[in-house]
Amino acid sequence: MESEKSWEQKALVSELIQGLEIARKLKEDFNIPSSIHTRDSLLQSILSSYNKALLILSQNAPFSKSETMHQPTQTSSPQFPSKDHYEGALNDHQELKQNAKKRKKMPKWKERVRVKIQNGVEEPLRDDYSWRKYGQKNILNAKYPRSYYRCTFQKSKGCFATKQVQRSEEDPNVFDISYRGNHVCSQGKDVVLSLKLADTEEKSQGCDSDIQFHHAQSSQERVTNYTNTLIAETDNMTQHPFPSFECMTHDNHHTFLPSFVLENDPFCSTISQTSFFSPNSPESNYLVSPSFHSHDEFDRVFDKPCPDSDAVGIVLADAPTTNSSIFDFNFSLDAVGIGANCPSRPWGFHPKCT
DNA sequence: ACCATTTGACCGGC
DNA sequence: GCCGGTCAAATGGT
Repeated sequence: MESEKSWEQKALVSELIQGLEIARKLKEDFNIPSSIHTRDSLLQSILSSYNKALLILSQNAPFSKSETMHQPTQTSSPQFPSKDHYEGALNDHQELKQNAKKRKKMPKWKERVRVKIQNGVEEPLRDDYSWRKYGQKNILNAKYPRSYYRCTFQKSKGCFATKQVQRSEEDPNVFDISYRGNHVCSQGKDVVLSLKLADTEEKSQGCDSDIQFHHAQSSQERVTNYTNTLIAETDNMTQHPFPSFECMTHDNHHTFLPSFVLENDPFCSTISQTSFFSPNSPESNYLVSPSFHSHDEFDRVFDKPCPDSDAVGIVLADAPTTNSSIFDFNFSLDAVGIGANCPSRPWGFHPKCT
């Protein structure tokens, strides 16, 4: 019967087992002298595993047998029995219908990405996932067509993440990207840091799950979100050992935010990018990305020399700024509990409510 | 040959 | 019937 389990179920079980194993390791860890650092990284791994498990559950619940039988495009996978195995199973057309419904239920969020222009040539839009274009449409009253992409591993790994890309009419150098569904294909991810954002208020205010991000093209970080859980995933911290955030508003004011780095810790890395409300102008929404611009700022915040890096982040203000255009993000690492521990709830910033 | 993109056709929701 | 989203055959690149 094991072979009849869906890919998602297997992934779910795998995540739960992983969480369990790390929890055991953590328990053993308490018997031997080790750094709080190590323990914290183990804790983060557990949180990550359970986060992912919940994510899988939420996308596929309820886990009924019929549900797993009707997994589209996976019937050809060796993990699945052939169609003939199920007499009276849905036909292809019904499968497609099922598919469309499933897709609609997937979490959805948006990003705005500014293209880099080097030597007069636009750099292609890139993130860390492999996408395959499957369509392009001219949209009514829109200047630019909309392109449709799906995960390259849709068939091989049953990853149903999709995205739509459309050039912004206001600024042709900006692309609006709508993502739907989280990746279950685990493309190139080694490190996961989970941040549970304050959620009670947003929920009571009818906040939906949309969070907007700016994704620095050169970075290897990516952010996925599900409801109010923000998961920042970092592939290779050696490339961004000590990023800080540069924030720039529409009126070109700058400020720098520290991100949170635990050195030599493969599990607990950095908050790479997210969107914030300015405490001074809560109606504004800002998008930040990693930046290495201000070495002085870095030195001050981290009390250590800032390593060189050519990574440059761009920050877009998503909403018109008000009188106070500069953020008041003068929190210290101590204040947010950084330093000894990788924070699971380090700040009071909230995802954008739309 | 294989894989990605293009593009007209098709389908479902409104 | 219109429109957005997806499919799938045709095409192109390696």
